[in-house]
Amino acid sequence: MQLKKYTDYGLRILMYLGAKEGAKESSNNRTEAPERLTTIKDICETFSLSSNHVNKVVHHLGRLQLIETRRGKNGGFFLAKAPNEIRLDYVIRQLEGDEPWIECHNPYCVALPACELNGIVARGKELFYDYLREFTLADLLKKRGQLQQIFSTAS
Amino acid sequence: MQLKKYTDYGLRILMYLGAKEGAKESSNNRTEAPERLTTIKDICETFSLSSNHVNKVVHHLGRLQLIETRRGKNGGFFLAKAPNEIRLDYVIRQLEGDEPWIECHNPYCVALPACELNGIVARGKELFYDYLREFTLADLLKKRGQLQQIFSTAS
DNA sequence: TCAAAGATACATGAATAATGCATATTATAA
DNA sequence: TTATAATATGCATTATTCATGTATCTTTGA
Repeated sequence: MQLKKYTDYGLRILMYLGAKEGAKESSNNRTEAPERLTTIKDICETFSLSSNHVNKVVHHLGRLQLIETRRGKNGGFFLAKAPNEIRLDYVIRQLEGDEPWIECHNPYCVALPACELNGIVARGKELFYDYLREFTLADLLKKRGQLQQIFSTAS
Repeated sequence: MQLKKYTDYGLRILMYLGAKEGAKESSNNRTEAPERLTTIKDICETFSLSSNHVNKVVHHLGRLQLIETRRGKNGGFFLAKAPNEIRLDYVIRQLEGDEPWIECHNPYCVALPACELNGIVARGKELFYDYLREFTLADLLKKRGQLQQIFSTAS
C-alpha cells in the first residue's frame, strides 16, 4: 500500500518546474515558455534519478497537458498551467492509475454477491482523493524560496 | 496502490467466522468456542485458496487476538471477540502494515526539508482509516443469511 | 501412539515496478 | 544540409515484493 515511485517522480518534476517558473497566473490556461527550458537531464541530476524512468513520467505529464514538451535542440518542458490550476488528486489519480484498492474478481471471490467490504473500501478511497482535491501544486510551493535554493545547489 | 491479498484473505476469514458463528454479544470480550471449529482447510475450500498463505493469515489473526486458535486434533479457530468489537481500520492497518504511502527516504529526496507533499498524503491516509474506523465486522455481516448460504454451498 | 490440527522456517514462483538500452523522431543552430 | 541535442517509443532486463510451495515441528485429543 504505497504510491509508485513513478507517481512520486511526477510530483517532484512538477515541484521543480513550479519552483523555477514561479506562480504565474494565466488567463488562457497556458503559461509562456521560459528562456531556457528544463530538461530531463536537469531533473535527473537534481534528484539523482535515472533518465529512463523520468523520461516516461515527463512524457506522461505531457500527455496529460500538465506540462508542454518541446523536442529538438534547446528543447525541454515547462508548466502548461498555473500551479493553482494543477490539482493533486488529478495528478495522483492519473499517474497512479485508478484501480479499485481491493480485488474481488481475479480470482473471483464467492462472497461477492453479499459482500459489504468492497463498497466501504471504495468509499474510503474516494475520501482520500476528495481530500487531495483541496490542494494544488501551488500548495506544494509554499516554501518556494527554499526549494529554489535546494534545486539550484543540488546536482 | 492496492490492498494485499493477505489483508483481503484476513477479512474474508473474519467474515466466514462471523457468518458461521453469528453476532454473539460478549461481556467479557470473549466468545465461546463452537462445537466444531473452523479449520484452515474449510477456508481454503470455500474460497479456493492455497493453505500456505491462509495458514499465515490465520496465525496473524491469532496473534492479534481477533481469533482464538487451537492446535491438535479437533483444533481450528473461532472469533475471540464479538463482531461489533472488531474494527475494520484496526484489522486492515495491522494486516496491511502501517507504512507511509509515500517514500521520502530510500533513496533520500533532496526536496524533503521544504516538502509539503508527504504531510498532505499522510493526512489523506489518516482520513481513509478514520472512515474505516466507523465500521466493524458486524457491518460486513448485514447479509449474513446470504453469506451463510454461499459459504455452505461453496467448496 | 497415531492422526489431525496449527506453528514455523525456508525455498520457490509470479507479478509488477523500476531501470536500462537502443533507436526513432523532431527541431535548432552552425 | 548536416550535426547535435532534445523528447518519443518499444523492448529487454533487473529488482522488489507478494504469493505460494515444501518440509518439519509442536500440540492435542482419541
